[in-house]
Amino acid sequence: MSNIKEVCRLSGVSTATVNRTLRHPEIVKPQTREKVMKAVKETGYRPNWMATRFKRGKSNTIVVVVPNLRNPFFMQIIEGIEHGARQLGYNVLLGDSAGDPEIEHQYAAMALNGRADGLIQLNHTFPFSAEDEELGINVPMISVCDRITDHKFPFIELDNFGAARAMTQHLIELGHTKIGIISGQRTSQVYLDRFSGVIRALSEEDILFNKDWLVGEGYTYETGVDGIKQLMEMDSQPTAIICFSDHVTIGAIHSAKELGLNIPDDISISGFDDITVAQYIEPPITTIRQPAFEIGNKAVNNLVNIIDHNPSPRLRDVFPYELIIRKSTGKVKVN
Amino acid sequence: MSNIKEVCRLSGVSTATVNRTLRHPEIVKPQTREKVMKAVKETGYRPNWMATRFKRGKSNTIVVVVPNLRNPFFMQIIEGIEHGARQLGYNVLLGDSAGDPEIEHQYAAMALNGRADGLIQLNHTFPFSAEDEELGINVPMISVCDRITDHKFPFIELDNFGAARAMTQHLIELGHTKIGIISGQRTSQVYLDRFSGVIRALSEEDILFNKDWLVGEGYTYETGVDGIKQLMEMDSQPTAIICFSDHVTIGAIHSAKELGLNIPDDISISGFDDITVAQYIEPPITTIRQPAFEIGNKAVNNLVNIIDHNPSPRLRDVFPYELIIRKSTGKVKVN
DNA sequence: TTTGAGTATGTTACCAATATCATTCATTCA
DNA sequence: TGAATGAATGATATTGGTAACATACTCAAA
Repeated sequence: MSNIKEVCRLSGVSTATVNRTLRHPEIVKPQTREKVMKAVKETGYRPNWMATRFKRGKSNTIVVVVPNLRNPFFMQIIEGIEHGARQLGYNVLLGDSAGDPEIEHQYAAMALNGRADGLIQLNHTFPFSAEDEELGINVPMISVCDRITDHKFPFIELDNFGAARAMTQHLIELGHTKIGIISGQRTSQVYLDRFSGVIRALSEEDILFNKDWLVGEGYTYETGVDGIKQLMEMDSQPTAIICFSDHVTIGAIHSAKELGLNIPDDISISGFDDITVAQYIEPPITTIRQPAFEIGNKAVNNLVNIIDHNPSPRLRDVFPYELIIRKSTGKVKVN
Repeated sequence: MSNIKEVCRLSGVSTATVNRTLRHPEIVKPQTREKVMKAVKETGYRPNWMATRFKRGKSNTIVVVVPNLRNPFFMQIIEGIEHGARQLGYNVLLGDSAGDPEIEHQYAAMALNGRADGLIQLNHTFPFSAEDEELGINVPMISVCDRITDHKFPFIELDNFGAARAMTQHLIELGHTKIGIISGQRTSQVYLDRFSGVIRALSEEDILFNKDWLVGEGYTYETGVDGIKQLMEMDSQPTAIICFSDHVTIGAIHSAKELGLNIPDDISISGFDDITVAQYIEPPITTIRQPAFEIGNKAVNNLVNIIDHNPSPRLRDVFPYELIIRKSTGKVKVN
């Protein structure tokens, strides 16, 4: 590997001039510039990235931690992050936490020793202990698709309350009053917001929510499969089910069909996220579209803004939802 | 940010001793060790990652470039990569090429200036021009789910030929002789291998392949949707269709249903990859299971092996396939 | 001719950690 | 008592690029 001195030797100028030629070519005399560029070409010189970053004291790298890489909704957010990062001159370090707080912590710590400049966490379970909180204070970080109410981390998310309310209103309009939920992790704020949205919509129409119809605690296909089984074993059953992720919905639809149920005639099932496959499922899924790419893009932009200008104040970004009505929800069956 | 000198000041020892205490504690006198550790704790000192890597001349970072983050098959491979990398003390830089050779090139170049130690490319379209070939020579790199026959890059892939042959044999056993293909990118070796596998299986039974029934050129849902439309507009139509990815299959099944076709009674449609959702589709998809996680894991291990021990010779790893028979393929319709 | 402004380039300290080499000190044995 | 051994620690050069500062040079105006 050739270094800057090699180029100096060949072109007969100082390191400063070589450096200037590459970083600020406009202030170097054209003749000199040519000489240097020729030497650069001959040696195949590329400034050592580590040395440069080390000297500048900045890594131009951000860490992104996700609980699950196989969920295209998360990955679409990450597409937005990667795309934005590239435009801003940053690289993305990817961490798969598998929901393990230990791994989340490990990745978060990378922003403490100069390995990375900042951190984006997607849907984290990270309990944020006292030690962790130091992280949030010392490390530029943004929480996506979740928020930590007790702490002061900036976050970006959907208007989950509004979305859940709109979905519930849609079901109520179809005549449903017996509405169940197959939920995501109950510890998250996202869950609370969505749950509140459902409750609000119901109470606005003086409908009581049956607590037995709140089941599930995840975002996988299996969550949906198990959720339906659980609900359909009950004596009194809901006629419509809101799932908190399309993956859950897909599992739920599959499971309901296996039980011989017709969707939406026997039961309406709705989703969240509007991942691409939602429209190819039979029946196509009624769901809440989240502007995933834009959410990711906004996340990097906010993060880099914090990194560069340090405007640490509570940053809150809420994106609008879009209700996508397809065929998995329909009028309630009249017995 | 506290540095090593801060720790020196507090503990009254030299930088060498602080460094030794952290890197080789066993050769430091216990008393001294304690003193130093106390100072480390007080200052919250963490060795600067950039400085360390810069001095050691190694980044412990690998770049992974994918054409599409929303395909869970790729992401499962990346799970395997990330998992393996973490165990080996490496970090993963994620690049979304979106199939753009320019971006692929950009990411690949990161391994030339010390930004990263090596490169894993998934399903790349990278044409590997003369300049690019220099990359392959100078950069430890592994090609996954594809291979460049004309060049000397190590690769890891499925036994695509065998898998396609097995799938075709399965269809022949069901009585199909009119077999179509909705293909992936025709430029890739993966395509050639799979295509050859189909042709082989057919010729073994003296069945001729109708070239008109080779359509499509991608791995998306839309590829499948369009593929079915194209095939079903023909005068003579296949009774079974092999898709080269489950995403394509999902699109194809959806499209076929919209045309009023019953699967598998009217037409059999099979896939490749066995992504999780394949079993939740109606009908569940007959497909080829690829050990994606293991493929990814093997990829990092091989790559790190090359990085550390430089055994550059042609490294070829082929994984076994598994034919998963579900409900999207069935006996040919007798008219 | 001198002065000053402006342009072009060189010298060098610095970033933080690391590793080599040198040094100090205690212990042991002749 | 002195030498030898070995353990523990310190001083310092090194890594490659960067940027502040210094210097040299050109040209025009005084």
